[in-house]
Amino acid sequence: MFNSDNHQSRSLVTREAILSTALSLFRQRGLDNTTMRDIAQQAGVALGSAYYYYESKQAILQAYYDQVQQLHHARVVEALSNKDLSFEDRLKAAFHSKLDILHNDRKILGALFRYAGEPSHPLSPLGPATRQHREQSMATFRLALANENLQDDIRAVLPSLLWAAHMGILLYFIYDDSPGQTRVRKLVDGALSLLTSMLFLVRTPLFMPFCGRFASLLHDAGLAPDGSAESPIVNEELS
Amino acid sequence: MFNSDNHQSRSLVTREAILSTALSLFRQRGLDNTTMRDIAQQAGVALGSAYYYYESKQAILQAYYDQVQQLHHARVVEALSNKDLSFEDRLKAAFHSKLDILHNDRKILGALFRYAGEPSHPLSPLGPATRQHREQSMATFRLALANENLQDDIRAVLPSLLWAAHMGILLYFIYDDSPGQTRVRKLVDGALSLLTSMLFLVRTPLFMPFCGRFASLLHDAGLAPDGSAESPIVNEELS
DNA sequence: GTCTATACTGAGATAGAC
DNA sequence: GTCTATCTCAGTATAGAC
Repeated sequence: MFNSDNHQSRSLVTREAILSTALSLFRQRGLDNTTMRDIAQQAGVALGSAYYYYESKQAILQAYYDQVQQLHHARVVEALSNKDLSFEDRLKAAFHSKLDILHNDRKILGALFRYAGEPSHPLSPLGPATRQHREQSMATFRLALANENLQDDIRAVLPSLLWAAHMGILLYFIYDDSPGQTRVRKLVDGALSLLTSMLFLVRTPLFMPFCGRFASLLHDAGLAPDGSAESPIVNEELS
Repeated sequence: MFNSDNHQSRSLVTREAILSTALSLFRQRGLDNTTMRDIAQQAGVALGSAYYYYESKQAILQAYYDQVQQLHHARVVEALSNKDLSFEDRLKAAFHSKLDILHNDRKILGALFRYAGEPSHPLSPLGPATRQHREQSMATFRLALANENLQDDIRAVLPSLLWAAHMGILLYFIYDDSPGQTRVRKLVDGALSLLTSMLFLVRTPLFMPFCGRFASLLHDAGLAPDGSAESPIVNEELS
């Protein structure tokens, strides 16, 4: 807080230089063919500096993904400023804008999943250390639900489900070799069209008992959002 | 085929020794605290020999998982030999037996997901190189469906869905810190109970149109099983 | 607090001799 | 098939300049 703007901006510039250089190299040569030394050299800093700002190569990727998330949020806000969109189109905007942002970075994206199976790793995309990120991302999806006439229980559970679906879509995206990744796009459209057209079912007498069971299943599993959960599947260590 | 049994068994013994030594060390010290040098030394071979049999540390894990899959298949066959089980109980047997086998190896299991985001990696659990493994695993789940009165379209699509669900359950399992991992067990029971009690819905007039749409969604995405798919999401390179 | 230069360690993976 | 020697590279350590 007492740092002068100069100090802040000086280090921000270096930080940014390292990040953008790294991403540029990752895109050119691929992730594994880019060493931290390459990054430092190309960015015109010493190796130690690179590690001063980013504790690991993975951490650089994480920083990239933070940027993506911020950008995603902004894009969704912008898209939703059109108040004439249907619910389905709002959801589609949320999903497609993410893919738009990432469309050239499928290779880079893949590395985000590297620690998905290691709960205690600070970069595990499902672990306690990245809880904030998940919640920010869910908040972005929640924007698309606002002002929509939904039952409370559905509204409560949809952000988590959409977030999970979006992770699945990202995985599919990484594996999608169709030209221009048109296949994911179709999958997104089809799935969201199906989802929104099925939503009325939850008020149906035939269906309602299953909704309750589904909700309590999520609840007991700790997969439901805050407040309703017994405890999150992995306890948060820090606030 | 022309190798004598001695040749075959000699190298099989070494191979096995490396594998079992590695797993034992992984369980004791954890995966990252076990080096290939540790494994080689403990197994009484040189580092180069270890790499002769397993091209990487990950490959050792993959070999372990192959064993798990074989064992899983055997256990499921055994469990299903009881012809009085309900459909729900047969599915539960398929899921729980997998967790039984893996119950002490949650840490080891996590590493299987390490290349989930890298399609071209030979050990990507979703990539073309491991297609055989997925199909074997689906075949195991298919055992639980046999003799069950199901619509053809459901029967065709369930193995893929069950396989995907089982991958999700394994992920949950890795993150489940409840004592004895009772939480996954409850999740499996709840989810399969819900699933089987909902299956009748697919014959319901309200529901049927959505089934068709869902099927063609999977089909177009290349996620449907053989024959119906336009092409698999990632083309197989070899037969 | 920001950054450089340089050296060192550990470990995954490979080459090539035998 | 098996070994030893070697390579590469991520990451650490340190000592110091500003």
